Amino acid sequence: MRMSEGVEWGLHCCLALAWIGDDRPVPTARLAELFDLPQAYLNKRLQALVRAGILSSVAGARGGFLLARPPEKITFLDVVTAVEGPEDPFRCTEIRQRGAGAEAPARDFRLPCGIATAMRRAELAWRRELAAQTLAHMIEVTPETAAVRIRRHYERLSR
Amino acid sequence: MRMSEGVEWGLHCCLALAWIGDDRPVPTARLAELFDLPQAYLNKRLQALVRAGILSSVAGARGGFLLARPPEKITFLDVVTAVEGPEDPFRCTEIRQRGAGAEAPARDFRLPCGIATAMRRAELAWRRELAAQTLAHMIEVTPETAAVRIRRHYERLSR
DNA sequence: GGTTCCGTACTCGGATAGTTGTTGTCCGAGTAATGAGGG
DNA sequence: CCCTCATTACTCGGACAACAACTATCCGAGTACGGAACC
Repeated sequence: MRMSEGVEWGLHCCLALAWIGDDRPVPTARLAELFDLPQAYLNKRLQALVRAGILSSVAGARGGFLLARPPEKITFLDVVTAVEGPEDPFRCTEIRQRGAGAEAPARDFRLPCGIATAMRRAELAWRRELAAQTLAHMIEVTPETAAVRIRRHYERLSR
Repeated sequence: MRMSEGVEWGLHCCLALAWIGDDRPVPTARLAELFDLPQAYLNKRLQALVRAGILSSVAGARGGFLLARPPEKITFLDVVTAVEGPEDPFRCTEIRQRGAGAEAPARDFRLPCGIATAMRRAELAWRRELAAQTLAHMIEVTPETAAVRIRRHYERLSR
């Protein structure tokens, strides 16, 4: 199980957008330079955040991306779900109903599979923690030097 | 992010081994028949559980697999880690140190990346839930009919 | 001088290849049962 | 009758392909700016 690196990119880009705090949209090229990422692929990833309503995009010259909501309203869970998709990591394929269980009466499977339930409970705890982390909270706990550095670099690139 | 289906297979097979409760090893062919799984590939997956010390294998004729520990000592986390590997789903590549952060002094990165820390916290909650679920607990909450069915089917196959 | 229009540069968005990881299959090494042969 | 030993069938374990997902790249649609031409 490996999480797509688009999650890391998305979170850092959202945080950078919050730090920059500009009304004007920030194009992909600037964001890519901030973290030395491949521009075209980053753009593709950010599209997922736009579809999820986390970012808003502006097309054309002077276009780019903006946070669609204030940082307090953007959670890690939002970003992870947007990039990775809404599906559960563990997918129950009901193998209990195959083989030995193939000819069992249907009422034996009324209750959901206990293994799937346990996995789901764990994933719920994971999601709960992710939902508790907002971008605003991240801004609080991060040293100001990082924010200043991003802003400096961004202004230098915008000149 | 998608969890390997080997996790589901491993958990169901461990549970079946616990239900069967035989001193003699159970070969892959029997386990594969219990859930209608591809035998060769299941064997490959069970090897991971052996390497992790969850199962013990017996080679040769009348060989097969056995639980290496009592069901109370086998957690979901053990199985997941054995199959999926010990790496964290989220992998921090320290992109904060690239691009804008490339020329920053090293002391700015003394503290671990806040984003990585938050992701790790969520994964810790996930692991905590997985570690709390033992095979023995799964036996308790599962209807007896399932256990009986597995045993019946296994004895019929062993004839 | 002000206004309109056109050309240009720029940016997002989706369609198109390359690479890594997961799934699936096969054959060899090793082991226990089995049956024959000899004592 | 009992013991020894070679044969046989069986099972795990790792090496070898097929497939899917992720990563990376390119080009087209659309937009705002800038400048020239005209009133």
